[in-house]
Amino acid sequence: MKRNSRLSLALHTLGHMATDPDQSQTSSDIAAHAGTNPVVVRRVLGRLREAGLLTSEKGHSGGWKLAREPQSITLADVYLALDEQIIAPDKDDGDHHCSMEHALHKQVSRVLRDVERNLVEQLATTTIADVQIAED
Amino acid sequence: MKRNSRLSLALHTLGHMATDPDQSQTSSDIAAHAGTNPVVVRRVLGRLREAGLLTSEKGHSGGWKLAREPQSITLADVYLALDEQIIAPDKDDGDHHCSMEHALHKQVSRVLRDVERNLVEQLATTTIADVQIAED
DNA sequence: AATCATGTAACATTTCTTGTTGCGTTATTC
DNA sequence: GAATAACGCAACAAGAAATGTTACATGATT
Repeated sequence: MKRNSRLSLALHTLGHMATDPDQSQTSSDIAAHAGTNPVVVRRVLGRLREAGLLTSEKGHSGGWKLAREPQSITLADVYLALDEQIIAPDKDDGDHHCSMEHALHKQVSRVLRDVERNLVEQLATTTIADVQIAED
Repeated sequence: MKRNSRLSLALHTLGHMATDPDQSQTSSDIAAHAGTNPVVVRRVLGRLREAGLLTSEKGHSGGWKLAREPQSITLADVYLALDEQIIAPDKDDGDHHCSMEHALHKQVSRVLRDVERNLVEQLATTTIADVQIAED
């Protein structure tokens, strides 16, 4: 796999589950579908569980299931659960030579934060259920 | 420096230039301000030049300048010039076990492309001139 | 008790970004 | 026209981050 695969893996898995919400899937099954490793799957889905999007059961006939209705899980939920922070970092190290540099830095940071916030707002308008089935 | 620094470096540099569009700056100056290496600066700014946002002059008293008015350079121009593609990759390797997998993949790709497109549209609403001076 | 699944830690591998050095080219300055 | 100062570019080094892998503990079901 390659870059930015967490979001992709999460969306594929959730989309798959949305088509059959009562069936639980093991991390091995999911990994096989996604062409990756069960441990990697558990790492990513673990975050979604912490965010209350999935549940997991141990033991025989255990596995992963949606914790809520597909329609109530937005892409923003997923994005935030994965703590992606794609745009915004740009932290200030405070080591500025001129005061204008500092002011500029604040301005750039503000703009990037705005962009990030807008991105999340847009992500919130689409749910897992919308990803579910393609009729393209 | 850290991750995702290209966009940050580009915005800082362009914002700086926007305050004094006629003054040209060397990659060494810029690198010193940004706390990085002149070659790194040239790599990043080279892309902006290819996109027609900057010009560069060799030789004595050469350096970098804006190629256009600050008001005409949007964040989308910068983002696209850097070829960031933050959201969208998710290329299809065609190795799907079931046909539903393929359909799902297309759907996920479509959604991510939409998100990316919206991001660019939003970036287009802000210009370098808007980043120029902070009065916060 | 045996089996099957998650949870987690530790480590290896791979990939990506950034940093660095070196040298060629071009333009200016003296 | 020689020295200087800038970019252009390639090659390589270093570092960080993501992903892959192995191993084992824990818990639940059969």
